[in-house]
Amino acid sequence: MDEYVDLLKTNDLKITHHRLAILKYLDDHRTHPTAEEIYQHLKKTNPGLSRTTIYNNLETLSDSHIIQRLTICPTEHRYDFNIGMHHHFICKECGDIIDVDFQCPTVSSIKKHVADQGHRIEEVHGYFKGICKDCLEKKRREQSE
Amino acid sequence: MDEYVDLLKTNDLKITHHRLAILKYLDDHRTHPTAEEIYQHLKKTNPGLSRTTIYNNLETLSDSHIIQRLTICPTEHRYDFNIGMHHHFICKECGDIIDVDFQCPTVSSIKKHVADQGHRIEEVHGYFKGICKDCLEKKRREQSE
DNA sequence: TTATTAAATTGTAATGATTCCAATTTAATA
DNA sequence: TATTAAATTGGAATCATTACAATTTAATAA
Repeated sequence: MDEYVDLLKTNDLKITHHRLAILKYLDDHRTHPTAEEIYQHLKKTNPGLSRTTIYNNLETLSDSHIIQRLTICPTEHRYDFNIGMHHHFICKECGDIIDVDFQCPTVSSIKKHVADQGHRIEEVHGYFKGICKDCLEKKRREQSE
Repeated sequence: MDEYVDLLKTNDLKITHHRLAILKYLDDHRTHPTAEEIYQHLKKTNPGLSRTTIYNNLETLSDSHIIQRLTICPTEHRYDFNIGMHHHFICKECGDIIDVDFQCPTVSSIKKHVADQGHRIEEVHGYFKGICKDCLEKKRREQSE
């Protein structure tokens, strides 16, 4: 838990119960949850919790680059405790977002290309859209019935 | 204009005035417009046009892969006439989306890696977030005042 | 420990993109 | 020209997110 305290301190953010709880939840659930999922979970042990607090803090934590906001989902934002550069796969069927554990060696040269145009890069995102393994298998089972 | 007719015919979609107008607008405006921008423009020459028609057709055209929907913007969808694989740069300041003309040679091997996990890939997206050249210059000018 | 203050939290209301739906119109076909 | 499935329409509904003003609290200094 001290790890989260340090993260907040380093970024000059006040240590609040909610922030620690949000960080712990995201650290424990690497499924790229939505604000609503986080809210529903934390509300159980903290009935007075406001949805706005979740939104405020997810923004604050994202702005401080303690977590990262994924905007690859068409309907809602998703949040990731892992701020290291990594790609994602998003399933059009079930909406799951899966980490792609494959470093792209070309990124640095593309970044250089973009920077050479005069733009300042702050984030790099790569993702694939399609149908995940589980949903494909479910479909196959349904068809062979 | 026949080009657009062919696109629709090939995909077994009815040839309607609105669809042709949407395709022409997207072809002429490679700025990745929003549904609202397209609606506002086409309404000028077609007052009876409904916003829902724009939404319906953008979905239909995206589903048929005649155009592509970009979901990289946190607040709204953007649409691209260019369905060829290409990356984007999105400015956090002005919201502009700029094409990145740089083919990533690594894509095929990452795709293979993801496919080997059992997932089916249908779309590939890469984008950078940051501050564009124009906004950087504007900021510099403001600071030196 | 206590007082101070800027920041965090709260709940409600507002926003705004998108979708839903039922009625009407139209493009494609026979 | 008649038929019909698909497209269009407009208004209502949805739902994630934001705005806001009042209240509470974490951090700091006395």
